[in-house]
Amino acid sequence: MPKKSIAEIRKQEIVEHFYEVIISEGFENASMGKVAKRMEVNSSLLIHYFSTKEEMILALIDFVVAQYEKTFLPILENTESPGERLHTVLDSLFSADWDNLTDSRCFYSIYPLILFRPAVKVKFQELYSKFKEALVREISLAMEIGLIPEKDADLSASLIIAMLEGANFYGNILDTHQENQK
Amino acid sequence: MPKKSIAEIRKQEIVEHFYEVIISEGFENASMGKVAKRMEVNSSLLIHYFSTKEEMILALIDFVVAQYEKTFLPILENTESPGERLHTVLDSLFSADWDNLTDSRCFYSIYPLILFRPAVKVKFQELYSKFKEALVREISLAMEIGLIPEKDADLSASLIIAMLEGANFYGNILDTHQENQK
Amino acid sequence: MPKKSIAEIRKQEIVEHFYEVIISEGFENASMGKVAKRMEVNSSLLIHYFSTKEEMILALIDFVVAQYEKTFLPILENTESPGERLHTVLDSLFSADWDNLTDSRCFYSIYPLILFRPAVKVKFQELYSKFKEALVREISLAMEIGLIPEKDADLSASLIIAMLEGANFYGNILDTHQENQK
Amino acid sequence: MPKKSIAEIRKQEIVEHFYEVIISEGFENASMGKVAKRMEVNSSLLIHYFSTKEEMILALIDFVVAQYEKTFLPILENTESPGERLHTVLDSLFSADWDNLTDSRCFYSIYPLILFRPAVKVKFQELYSKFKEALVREISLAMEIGLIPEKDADLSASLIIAMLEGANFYGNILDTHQENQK
DNA sequence: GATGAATGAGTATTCATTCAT
DNA sequence: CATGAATGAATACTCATTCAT
Repeated sequence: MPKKSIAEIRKQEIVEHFYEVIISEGFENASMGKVAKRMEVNSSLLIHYFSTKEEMILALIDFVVAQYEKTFLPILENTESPGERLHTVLDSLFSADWDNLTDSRCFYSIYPLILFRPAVKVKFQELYSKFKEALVREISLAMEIGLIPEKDADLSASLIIAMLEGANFYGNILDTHQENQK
Repeated sequence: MPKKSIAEIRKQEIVEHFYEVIISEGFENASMGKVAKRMEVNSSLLIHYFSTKEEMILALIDFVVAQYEKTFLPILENTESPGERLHTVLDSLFSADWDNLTDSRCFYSIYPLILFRPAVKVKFQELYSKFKEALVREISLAMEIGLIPEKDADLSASLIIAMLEGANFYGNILDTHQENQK
Repeated sequence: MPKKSIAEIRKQEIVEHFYEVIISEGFENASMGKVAKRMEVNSSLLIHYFSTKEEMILALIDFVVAQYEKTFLPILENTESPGERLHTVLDSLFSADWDNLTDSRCFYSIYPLILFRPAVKVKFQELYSKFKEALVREISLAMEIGLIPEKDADLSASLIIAMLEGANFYGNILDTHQENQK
Repeated sequence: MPKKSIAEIRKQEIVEHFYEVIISEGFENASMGKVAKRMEVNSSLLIHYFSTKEEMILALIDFVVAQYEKTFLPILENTESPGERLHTVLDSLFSADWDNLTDSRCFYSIYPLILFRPAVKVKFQELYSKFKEALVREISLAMEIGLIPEKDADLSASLIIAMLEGANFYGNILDTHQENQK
């Protein structure tokens, strides 16, 4: 197993602090200076690793995308007997802690970037394509064993994703929990 | 017909230019200075009307929310014979020009603010509650005339909204049109 | 008795509010805008009466000088029998409420202006010359009745003034009362 | 001999230029921008060293206080034979170049800050307490050798300080020299 | 007499970034 | 690898002032 270079560790650290700043101040107020202050290092160190803020943002996208992936992949890799899998998977997906406030803050702050930066859109496309493939596999399996009628598995997967994202999106609006907001 | 005061006109003008700046530069890069420059006025004039940027942002939210409302209300006020209405309405909703890029850019840039500012969340809640009420009305009507089986109209409306928002959300990711991006 | 014109009344009002702003925020932070806000009028009204801030400052000096005069003149116009007058006068002068914090804040904020603006210095010179004349009269009287030895009354008056101002000046430094400071 | 760090040198430089700006424009018109312009550096450099204007002001107070101290301490450290010391000291104190216009401008512009900022008052209290202690020592010495009658040395010192400050204060008003004023 | 629109210079401070050490 | 000096453009906002109504 290759040892992480010190640079890699530092970059990771920076991205994580960037993530935190976004959560507490919002993406539009998250500056390199604030990240540096939170890390208690000089802000030119951030430039040393990511030569521009833009690059730091892209690294953050990777981080968030990876986190998102880490959340749903395990759900899709459950080991139950085929007959109960699909049901459990969907159950888990829709009840998962997506709406965790801190994570949402960062995720939805970053989402609009796909409309401005093609590179970001591509990253999201890759993420969701992995997601869909896994779902398709699951659905196809359920069809094979006759659990659900034979239909377009691809479309079904897309609908599930849309439904899932819509539920989170709409859920954020309806949610009335007391939160530490400005 | 009451003539709009000069202040109201100016405020409207400012908000519209703010909207444009967000679309072309992203919310995080939309400064009062840039809005002023685009309007070809001095930036202190914006402060004359909205005494802080925060207030200007809230006025923008109102503007966007009103625009969104103007998009779906007409759809829900169609005059077809009851038997065909629901079908047409849903058809229109899902095929509407929600995903118009320029509008999306602003809408999704603003959406995350609900996670940081309670006042913004409230505005969105009011918007979506109107939306749902209209949908519930439509669904109930369809139930009355036996078009669809009697079920929980409220839940159905919520599901439609979630599905609709999810479709737009996911659609933005899948979309591969060529756009003027950075 | 001539009725005060509305302009005179307004000017007076403005100066008094300016005075208050200085006391609560310091001279360097006292802007026309803040005075206007405190008066709940539009700041261009201040310009209507004093066409520049400079003129408003000069009017303030007059106001403060007049107030200072109103403080010591009555003390010097006491009516006791000549034999006790000087003693009482000096007693009153040195125990007077000069060091009242609010007044001091404005007085000492304005004092340095004499070093920058000749017009201000002249106003102060007139004030102190009146003060000294009154003191000289008092001292001469005391000499005439043999209460104190015949010496240079003018010099004595000057020394008394210096001593008085020095006591206030130094007193402000020594003073350790709890005050509403920033 | 420890070499002064570059930061210390820069801070000193900044404070000195701040001092000059106050002398030429008055405290209320002394902005960071003007100080920077006079130094021919970017104003953000001042922020690099003093993170707020407030901190820069406090550093200026220290500078002025130190200068004032440097003016009177040498006077009090004269080496004449005890019999003549007190006389010489008082003579020097009252004839010293306190009223040097440029110094006065800054000193009296800063003095009112003690009425608004406790931290500034404390700095002045320390300065004057050192001053008085030195005076008390001198007076006590004169009493010991029988030069002056045995009285309350502490009170005498206070009176001398008040007299001295009063003379300067009143002297500024009387002074009619031609100066480069606005 | 008073308001509100508008300006333009100026405020302190933040920003991302460069460079020398 | 990391810091601190320095920059210059940009930030939101304040200032005194002008002008039309």
